[in-house]
Amino acid sequence: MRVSQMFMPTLREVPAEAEIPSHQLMLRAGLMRKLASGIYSFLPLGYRTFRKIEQIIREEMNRAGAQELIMSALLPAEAYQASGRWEVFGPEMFRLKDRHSRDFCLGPTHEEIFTEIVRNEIRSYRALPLTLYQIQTKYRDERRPRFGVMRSREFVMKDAYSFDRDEAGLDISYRKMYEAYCRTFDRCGLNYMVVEADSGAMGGSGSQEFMVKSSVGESVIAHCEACGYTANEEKAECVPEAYCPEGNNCGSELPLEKVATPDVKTIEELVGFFNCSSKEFAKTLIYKADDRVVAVMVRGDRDVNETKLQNYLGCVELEMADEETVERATGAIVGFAGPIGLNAELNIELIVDPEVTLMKNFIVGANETGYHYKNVNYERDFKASVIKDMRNIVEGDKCPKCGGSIKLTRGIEVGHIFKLGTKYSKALNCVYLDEQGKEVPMVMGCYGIGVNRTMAAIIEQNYDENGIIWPMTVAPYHVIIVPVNTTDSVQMETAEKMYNDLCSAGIEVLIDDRDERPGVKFKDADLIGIPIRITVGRKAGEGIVEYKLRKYKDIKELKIDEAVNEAIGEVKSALKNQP
RNA sequence: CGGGGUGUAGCGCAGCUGGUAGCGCACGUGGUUUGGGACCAUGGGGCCGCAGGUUCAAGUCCUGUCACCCCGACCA
Repeated sequence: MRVSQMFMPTLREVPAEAEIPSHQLMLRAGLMRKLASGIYSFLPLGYRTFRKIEQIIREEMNRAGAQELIMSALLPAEAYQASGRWEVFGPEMFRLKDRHSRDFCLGPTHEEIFTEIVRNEIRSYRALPLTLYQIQTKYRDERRPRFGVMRSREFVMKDAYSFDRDEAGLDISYRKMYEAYCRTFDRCGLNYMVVEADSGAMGGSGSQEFMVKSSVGESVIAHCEACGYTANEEKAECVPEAYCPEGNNCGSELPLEKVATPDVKTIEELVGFFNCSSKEFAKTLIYKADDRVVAVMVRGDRDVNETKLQNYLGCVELEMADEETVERATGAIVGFAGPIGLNAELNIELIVDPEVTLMKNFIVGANETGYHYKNVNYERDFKASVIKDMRNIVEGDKCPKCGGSIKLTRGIEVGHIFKLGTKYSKALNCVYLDEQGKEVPMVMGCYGIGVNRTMAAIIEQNYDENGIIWPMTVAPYHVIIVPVNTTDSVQMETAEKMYNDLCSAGIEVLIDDRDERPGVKFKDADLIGIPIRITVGRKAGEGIVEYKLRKYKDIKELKIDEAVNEAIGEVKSALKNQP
């Protein structure tokens, strides 16, 4: 491809709207342009990389025995109404009506549609196991699209669904997908980790996320270097920490005491008022879970993990209770909630983090405006409906597996695999007949990879101050030939010859034949991140050109044929993982 | 959805107490250049987000509205 002919609108300056490196570079390198918030057009250079990522995914899916198909993005409401997700998705789903006022949506994910087609077409155990996938555009009306393509409203996802006879079969299908994912992300040149994840509203028995380590990642990952335990923040189990401040008699329980604490509502204010650490309080938070009111207690310095809470409660909606509900539940204004004397009529479930039961003589709200209790002790003064881990893990916590020290890092979630079990097959009656002729629900798994996000993640891990540094496997072109002076016929002839030689060797080559100053060409070549650059300059007359890899600084002078062979060798060895 | 911010040329921005819009880059033309985003000359490009209002006069003041960005909440 001739750069002079190419639609490649690079930008010298950083667009004001872009915050993170991948977003800035995707705009600057002319890979994409924004159409609306969270909606982007991919331009030729960007689309080439996009398709290469898709192709890697496709090859690895096929290698794992999955079969590709494609479904519509425009879907009738009934498919989601049967599973209940027409409601569950809420405003996140783009909805529309056809001319007959029938409800449709733009598919946010396709469990129902795959389940339905398998239900309709598969009857016998002989047809199982079966894994199907598609690489298709998804639509989600995100509350807050963010960071360019990292969280967008239209995006391409590879979604795969496995159907097995039983759990053992699912384990095998799941394992195959796990391995395919590792191969896929390895081939994309990503440094990633696999974390234990919450299966959340998807239901099912297990789930893992593929996380690309990055400071701009939206997910927090807890990791133990000692034993390798890795889980995301939502899932990470917390080990209760006993805390005994000096001067607090942790051995014996002191008599319960009510203390007037006018206008002291927040933990910070309490710390000031009682002149002690936030670890000596237990906070009681009132939540609305669907139609129920529940109370959750964690130590004063901890945060409630709402994912854990929601999983325990099994509710669809979970939110902090509004002021009115808090007043009804506690009999006090917000800020004085506690475990003792909650409104009995509301039958409030009291969920207590195990850490609270280790505390002695601590402080809680008195459920009376302007008062707190001190010297509170679990069991003696109140009892939990249930004692269950309900807090967020923090840096330095004990590892739940080995007791080592937990570190927190950030990651970009590029892939997620789930063991769904029979949640959808039961709801949608997706059954097969076993050897005995008995109807059995299929055991399902689902497996997603965000293609756009993977592309952004690759950039986040592969750039420098001059631009993108594409791994060979996903680079839009392998080689860029830069004739320094287009008016020099020797340089141009040399460049053209190398261009032809490389093209006929099957290498994807750009030739920067623009009548631009060399600085401009070098800057653009660096910005768009082509892995190999061959510069044809002064020494072209002596048959010498310069050979440089984007990821390294050093430049080699080579004879023309040597440079061509070197480039071919470099490309072939980098792509040798192809099936 | 709450908080904050920004909308002026393709991109980045300036425009004060109101007087009919400017800079850099990019773009067209001519020339000189050619090893890390050249230089000279010249030219084109604007519904100042949109709608009301105040005023003799609004990019500027007031009201509303929309869009976009950031933080938070939320997220199969």
